[in-house]
Amino acid sequence: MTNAELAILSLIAEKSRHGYEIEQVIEARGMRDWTEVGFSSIYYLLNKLEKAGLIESRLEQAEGRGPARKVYQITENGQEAQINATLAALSEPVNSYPPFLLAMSNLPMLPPAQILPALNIYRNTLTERKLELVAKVEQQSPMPGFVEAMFDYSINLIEAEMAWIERFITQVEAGNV
Amino acid sequence: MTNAELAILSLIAEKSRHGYEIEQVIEARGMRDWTEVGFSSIYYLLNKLEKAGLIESRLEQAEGRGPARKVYQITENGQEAQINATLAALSEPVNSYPPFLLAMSNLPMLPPAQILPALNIYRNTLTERKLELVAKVEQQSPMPGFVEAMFDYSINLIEAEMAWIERFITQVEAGNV
DNA sequence: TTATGATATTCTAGTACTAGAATATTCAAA
DNA sequence: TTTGAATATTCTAGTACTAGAATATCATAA
Repeated sequence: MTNAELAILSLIAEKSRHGYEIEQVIEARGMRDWTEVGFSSIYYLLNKLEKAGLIESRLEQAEGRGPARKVYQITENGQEAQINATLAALSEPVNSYPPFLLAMSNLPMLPPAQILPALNIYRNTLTERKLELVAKVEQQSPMPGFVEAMFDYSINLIEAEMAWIERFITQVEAGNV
Repeated sequence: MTNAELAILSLIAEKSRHGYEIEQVIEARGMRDWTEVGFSSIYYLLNKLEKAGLIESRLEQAEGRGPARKVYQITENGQEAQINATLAALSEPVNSYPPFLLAMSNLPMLPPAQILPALNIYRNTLTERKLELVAKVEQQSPMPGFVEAMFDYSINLIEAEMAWIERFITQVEAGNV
C-alpha cells in the first residue's frame, strides 16, 4: 500500500467520513507535515481503496447545505490491511534520495563562492523549519506520547542535518573539498 | 528539473555517453545509493533531456560488437541548467514523508506486543545499513573530500535515526505511549 | 426570487516514470 | 555457417498520482 493510501485508510478507520471531510481533517490537523495528499487526490484514492475492497460507501443526506455525501467506512479487509501496512512501515526503513545528496556529486565543478551561499540558505531554511516544529510542540502541548514522538523524530533528524551542514560549511570555507 | 534528470545530465556533463554506458556507470559507481534511476528509465530521460535542448546526440559505430550507439553530449543550455539545478538542490532542503512517520499515527490502535518487534526490525535494518556504508567508506578510502562528505551525510542521518529509535523503544517498553 | 457562497463530487488531460517485451547489430565459438 | 551471447535501442502498456475545470445541491441573504 502506498503512503497516500494508508493516510486515507487510517482516517476512515478512525471514523466514517466522506471525501470533503477528509480534506478538512487533513488540513485541520496539519497532517500535511507527514503526508502528501493533495485535495485532488483524495477522491482518486477513495475510489482506488473502494475497488480494492478496503472501504465501502453509502450515500447520506448533508446536514447543512450542499448535496448528498458519499460516506465511506472501513471493511474487515480494510482493517487487516491497515494493520499490516502500519507494521510494515514500522519495520522497514525506506531509502530516501534527497536531491541535495545528488547535487553534492556536482560540487567539484562549482567554485566555493557559489557553493557557500547555497549551503547557507539551506542551513537557514533548516533552522526555520526546526523552529516551526518546536513552536507547534509548545503550542499543542500537552499532546499524546506518540504525537510528541512524531515531532521529536522530525526535530531530531533536522538537528542532525544541521550539525552536519555546519561542519561541512566550515570544511568548504577551509577549502577542504 | 527532477532528481533523475539531474543524475543523467551530470553523467553526460562529465563525458559524452550513450544510454547503455550510463547504465553501466550508474551500476559501477554504486550511484543507486543516492539516485533512483532504473534501467528502463534511462532512455526515457535521455529523450526528455534532448527534447528540452539540454543534450544532443549523434550516431557512432560500436567499438566491439553490437549496433551503432546514440552518443549524447551536453549543450550550453544543458550546462547552465546543470549548474542551476545543482545550486537549487544545495540551497533547498526537501520535505520527506517517510511511511514510518505516518505509521506512527496509527500506534494507538496497536498493542505494544506488535509494535516492539516491528521497531526492533527497523532498528536492526538501520544498523546494517550503517555498517554497509561504513564498510564502503573504508574500502574506497582515500576518496575525494566531497565523496567522503556524501557518505558522512548519510551515516550521520542514520545514526540520528538510530539514537531516536533506541529512545522510543525504551519508551514503548515502559508503556509511555 | 434570484443569486451567491458553501458544500460536495466527477471528469478530462497531463506528468513522470517504470516494467518488460520486442527488435536490431555484431562478434566469436561450435 | 549458424547460433548464441553481448551490446544497444525502441515500443507498448501500465501505475500512481495531480492540476484544475466542470458540475451539482442546498441554505440564506439581498
